[in-house]
Order: sequence, then C-alpha cells, then structure tokens
Amino acid sequence: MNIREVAKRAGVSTATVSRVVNGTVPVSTHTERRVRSAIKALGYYPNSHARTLGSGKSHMYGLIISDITNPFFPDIAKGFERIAVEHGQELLIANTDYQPQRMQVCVRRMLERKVDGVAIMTSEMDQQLIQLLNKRGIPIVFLDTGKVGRMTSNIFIDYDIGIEHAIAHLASLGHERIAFISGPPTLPSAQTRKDAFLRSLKNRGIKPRPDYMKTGNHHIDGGQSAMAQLLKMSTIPTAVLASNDLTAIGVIGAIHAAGLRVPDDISVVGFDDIELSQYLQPPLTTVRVPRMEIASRAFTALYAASHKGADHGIEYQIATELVIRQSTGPVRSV
Amino acid sequence: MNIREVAKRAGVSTATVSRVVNGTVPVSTHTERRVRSAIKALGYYPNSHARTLGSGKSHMYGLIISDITNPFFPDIAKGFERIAVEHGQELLIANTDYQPQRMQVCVRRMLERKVDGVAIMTSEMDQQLIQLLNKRGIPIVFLDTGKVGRMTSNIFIDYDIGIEHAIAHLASLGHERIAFISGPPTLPSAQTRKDAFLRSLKNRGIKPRPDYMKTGNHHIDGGQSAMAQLLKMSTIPTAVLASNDLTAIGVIGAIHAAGLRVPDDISVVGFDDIELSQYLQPPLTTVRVPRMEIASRAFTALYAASHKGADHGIEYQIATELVIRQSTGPVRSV
DNA sequence: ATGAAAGCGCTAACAC
DNA sequence: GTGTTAGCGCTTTCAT
Repeated sequence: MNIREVAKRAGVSTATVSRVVNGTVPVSTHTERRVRSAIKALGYYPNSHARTLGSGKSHMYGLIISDITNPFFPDIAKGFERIAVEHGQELLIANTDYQPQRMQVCVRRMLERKVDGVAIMTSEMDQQLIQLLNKRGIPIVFLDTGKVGRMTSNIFIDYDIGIEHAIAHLASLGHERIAFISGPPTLPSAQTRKDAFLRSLKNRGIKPRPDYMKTGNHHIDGGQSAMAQLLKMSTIPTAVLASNDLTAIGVIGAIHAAGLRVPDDISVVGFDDIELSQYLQPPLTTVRVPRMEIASRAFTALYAASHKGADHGIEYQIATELVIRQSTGPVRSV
Repeated sequence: MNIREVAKRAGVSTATVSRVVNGTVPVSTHTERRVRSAIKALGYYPNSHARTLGSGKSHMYGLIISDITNPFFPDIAKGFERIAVEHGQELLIANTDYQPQRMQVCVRRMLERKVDGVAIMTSEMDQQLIQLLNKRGIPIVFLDTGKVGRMTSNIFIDYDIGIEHAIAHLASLGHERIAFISGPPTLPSAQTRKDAFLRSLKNRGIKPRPDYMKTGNHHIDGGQSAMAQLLKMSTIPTAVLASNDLTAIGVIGAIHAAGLRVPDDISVVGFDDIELSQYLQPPLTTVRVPRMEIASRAFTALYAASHKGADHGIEYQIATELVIRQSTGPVRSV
C-alpha cells in the first residue's frame, strides 16, 4: 500500500496524491475528491521515512532529558509534545540517565533520525557534540547553559528571584540557621541554585555556615541522607532549602523519622513545584519552576529557528516564584 | 555526507560500506579497516530513514501509554527503553491522554513510522485499530486486555492475589468497614481491580457496602474528593483500598485535612507501588505491580514475535504482591 | 569478498 | 492544475 497504488486507483499521478495529502499546492476539488476516496478505500497512510527522505524534513524535534523517571521531565515532555503536535511536529525523547557518555548516543540518535531541532534539557553536555549539531544546521535550545549563538537558543531560568523570595520568607519567619541541600555537583543548574542561595543569604547579612551545606543527588534518598547528617549536628538548622522537590521529600521523611515535625521543628522549602508537592504532608512550600512555560519556550525557539530561518538564537528569561504552603513556619522560640 | 562519499573515500562500493556498518556479511579485514577509517574521517553516520526505507525494518518499537505524567508509565518506559537499546532497538512513545479518540492518532503514527511492534499499555483500545496493526503483521502486546492471538500477546496481571493479601492483611487487623475507591469506570483494569476487591471481600464473608464504593480517577484529586465524601458519612470506614497510589495519596491528604490520622483513625492501602509511596508520610502499604517485569515481558513478547517469527502470541502472567508499610494498622477500638 | 544496480515510498522541480 | 521524473540514502539481490 503506497502512494502509487492510490494514484492508480484515483487515476492521477503520484505527485497529485502527494499534493492533496500535504496540501502544498491547490488541486481541483474534483480530483481531490477522487484522491481522498481512493485513500480511504485503500486505507492508505504515508510512510514517514520515505517522506523524510524525500523532503529532508523529519517534522520531528528531539528532546534530550536526564531521566524520564524524574517528575520534572514528564511535565516538560508532555507540554512539549502537545505544542509540537499542534504544529504538526512530533517528539523524539532520549534519556541520558545522567551519564555524560550517554549524551553522545542521544545526539547521534537525533542526527540519525534527522530531527529538525533538539531541546537539550540536561547538562551532561559536551561542546564537541554541540558542534556536531551546529555543523548540520540543526537548531538547538538549551536549558540553563547560557550560551546563545547561531542556531542555538537558551532558556535562562532566573533562580535568584525565587530563591531570594524563599530566603526572605524564611527570614521573615525568624530563621537564620538555614541549611541548603544541593543537587549533584556535576549538574550546573544545581550549582547555580546553590550559588543563588549563598548570594541571597549574604545579601541578607546572614553568614552561610559551610556545615549547613550538604550535597544531595536530586533524588529522595539523597535528601534523606543529607538531612540525616544535618540532624546529627549539635546545632541543627531551623530551616532547610532543598535543591529540588524530590530532595525536599527526602528531607521531610528524615525529619519525621527523627521524631521531629515540619514546620514546627524545622521548616522545609523545595524547588521545582512538581505536582505532588501540594499534596505532601505538609503541603510543600517551594520555588516554582514553570515547566509548561519552559516547554513552550523551547518549542518556540526551535520552531522559529527551523521555520522562519531566524538563524540567530535568542535568550528567553523565565522567572521562578515562591509558592508558600505549609512546610514553612515561624522559628520555634527556644 | 552519505554512504556514497564514504565508499568513494574508501575506494569501495556502497554495498561494502553497508556491509561493514551492519556486519551482515563478512568483509576482508583490509577493506573493513579502510572503510572504518573513512567513516571516522568523514564523521559519517547512517540516515535511519533511508535505512528503514531500504530494509523495511525500523528497529523501533512503539509504546502507547495514557499519560507520561502518571508515575506508573515513566517506569515502564524507562525499563522498556533500556532493554530495547540493549537489543539494538529504539522506542517511540505516544500518549493518548486518556482519550480514546487519540488512540487512533497514536496507532496511525506507529504505522507511519513503521514500528516493528507495539506495546499498548492503555485501555482506550478499539478493535478496529488492532485489525489495522494485525493486517500489517505488526506484533502487539497488550497489558491486561486478555485477547491473545496471531501476533498479539498479552500481559496478564493477577490483581486478585495482591488484593486478596491486602484484604487479608486488613482483616487480620480487625477491619471490616473497608471502602474502595476505584479508578475511572472506563478503564478496564480499574474495573478488574474493583471486581477483585468485591470478590475478595465476599470470600472473607464481609458484605460489601455499596456506599463504601466510590469512584476516583486515578489522580490525586479524585482520591481526595472520593475520600472527602466518605468522611461525610455517619459511619465512616476504618480502612480504604485505593485503585492506585496516586488515589491513595489523595485519600491520605483528605484524611489529614479532616484532622484524622493514618493509620490510627483510618488505614489506607494503595495500588501500584510507585517509587514515591515508600517515602510518603506514613509510608504507604500498597499492592505492588512490578513495572520492570511488565516492561521486560512486553519487550520479550514483541521481540520474539518480530524476530523468531513466533507468530502466535502468548500470555504472560505477572503476580502482584502486598507491600506492608505504615499506612495500615489495627482498627481502633471504639 | 566485492561491485552493479534495482528498488524502498515519497517529494520537488520542471514541463505542459 | 496535473503529470513526468529525478533524486533522497540506504539495503539487497544478483553477478562475478
């Protein structure tokens, strides 16, 4: 079942069938009707590989993420896909599993599949690989890596503003002993969050204590063990800011496990605002990173670059905002 | 950059390049070396569309799920992809967003992309669409829909056993007023879980109370509102079994919101055992549905059908098991 | 072991 | 508005 059979049955050329299928060039209503009925009768659908091969456009964007299992990413993927489908594009997802060397496989896959653009939402990025994409003229959009150039855009997330609010919120509740549990040191965005935290503390005249800086892994267990360490200290913090919500969940778990309460004994602030956070016990105060907006901006960047030929990338700014729920409260008077 | 350039540079024919790339037919070590170095020098990588078009095999399996945002699915996707990649295959994911009519789009997409097989893990299934796949000789594997036939396998999840244990567990703690919050009525697997619940109750001589049967939506909010209704009753249940973990999370939220405690006032049992469940407060007692095993079986089914030509599908059995944590406890003596 | 060449199904010039 | 046809990049007989 291919375009030739449809053409034969409709008594037209394959080019005409292609025209009605793609709506590229006007076709007389009469032939159009004939073609459509042939298509229906034969149950014809085009072979996308042949299409891509013939036209050079795959109508597919790639999305490279670290781990589909991290709740942050499915939201992005879903949003991205929805917009893509609305624009007649499709989405190819690839995971790096947080392993830098897998990045190469992912990019290779994108190249082989001839994607029209790729959104890279992981930080396991290699400059050489970017070159590969660039050389092929494939638009790229990064999340948070800062370099904008030919065919490459960037979505800059303003962590500072959200973190600033979080610290202000905590300070207004009387907190001064504020701990921070970072993400994996190798993750630039985690580093950025951490830096923003330190900066914000200083701005407020609070001196950061190195022993209140712990390293997590952006997973629940990392938050748990980091918090467990914190709880062993002689002077435990009265509040902790986690580098993502998963970490915060682990933190809360560890606090509860130690027989303490949130926010009565310790206040906890998360980061990301995954759907779940509002349903935690207590509902999590967190810095929201608007994922739909990220997905939408990422798509726009790619779409613009691959269609309108806007060959110089642009930098998008996305703000973060503090969502106050019930995991934060006034510092307990001693 | 294509196979012809590589061939030219290596001084061989394109056929030979194809042979070394695919390792299909032995090639003299000398030419192989030449070809490989040309490939490296030119940075050549094959165009997968041309490959698919030429060979008829896409080396890609399709996975149709309801919603990538539901934590159940990313686990499946991840597991499936890992195994697929190990076997030199790739994965194409499509969402139905729980809308039956989107199923058609998904299947169409699979057809267009010429997948070598498709795993359908949603229940928005239309017999006609199956025919479409079948007619093209594309292997299918279903989750929980029961029909095994030519080229179509099924993964049967034995919900009964897990639910049976859950009820036994609850009964041993003295519970008799056990409520059930089902999933969407349109979802067969949700229906199956509900039936298993009723059957299990009867086996134990407990008469199911219709007013203890509520309908959720497999999301957190559905669990919340269903539980809220339950809490308005004059005689509230002492335990509730939710049709999935997300529902259970909502249930716990509603219970807490009402100023009651889990498990002191009400015991809660979930279903699925998503990663998060162990970290909830309290950690959730739940019926585990082994997702890795599902992913692995699904892949095996497809791989067998599309490779070894095992053209009759088979039925896989997967057991469920109760994981006892801390959301269940003895019924409070009145 | 290797090469020549015929497809695979479609798109896009180009001609009419 | 429609047909002809030359690719797109690869695989795969069929020869040799």
